[in-house]
Amino acid sequence: MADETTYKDKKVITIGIVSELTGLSERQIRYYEERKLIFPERTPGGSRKYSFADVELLMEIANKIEDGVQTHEIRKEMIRAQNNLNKEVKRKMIQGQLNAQFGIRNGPFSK
Amino acid sequence: MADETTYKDKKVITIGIVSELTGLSERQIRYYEERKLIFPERTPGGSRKYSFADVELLMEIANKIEDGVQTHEIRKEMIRAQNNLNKEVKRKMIQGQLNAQFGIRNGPFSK
DNA sequence: TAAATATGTTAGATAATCTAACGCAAATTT
DNA sequence: AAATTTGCGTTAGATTATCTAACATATTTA
Repeated sequence: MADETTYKDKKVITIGIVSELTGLSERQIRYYEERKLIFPERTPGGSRKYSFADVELLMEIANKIEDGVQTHEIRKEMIRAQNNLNKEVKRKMIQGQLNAQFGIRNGPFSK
Repeated sequence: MADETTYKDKKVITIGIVSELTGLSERQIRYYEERKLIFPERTPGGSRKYSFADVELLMEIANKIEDGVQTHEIRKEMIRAQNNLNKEVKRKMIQGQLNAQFGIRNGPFSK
């Protein structure tokens, strides 16, 4: 139950297929990587490998680009979203600690 | 709701990656295709493309081969399983027809 | 024993991907 | 307004990945 690596997150798709799936050119896909919006893995030989999650992300990126949002701005949004997720996780971890220690359910300081 | 093509069934993985995922050699994977156990799609250029479902199937095949079952036998098993599925589908379709026509729920001839 | 099975290996051809660089219009910043 | 950045297209040459076909071979199976 620790390895929740589902199909969606396995990096197994080459750039040509990703291009087909997203409608983006390979140039565009590589460029978005250069702008740190996406992070494929590599084969030993150096070919890029993407996940279905990456494909979805690329389509979101494509939408924003169409709306005139710059990669730089998209990147900031993504970092913001990531930070919020991290905060969530930390909050839950602390909650878990308290639960483990004191079995607190809903005290006056919980939220 | 007619297109229930999930990630699991999308043919997007090249043979090299499939080889990695399954531990089978590319030779073996192509051979099982020759024996009609698996049916990849092709890129316009002719490269094979597999799905995660294919990967799973290949691992089952590998297990049977290890157990000394021949491809010829495995193929018969698969056809049998497929036929059973078809029978199931037909049964349900007929049931659906009857339901639509007469609203039958559970008569003396149902089962 | 003749035929079929299940691969490994090799060879040459083609397809797919890679990096790096040049160019350029449009948008943004200074 | 001038300078810079953005978001690509395109090209070139190199490397990686995949393809088919054929030969070899040990092990079953008919």
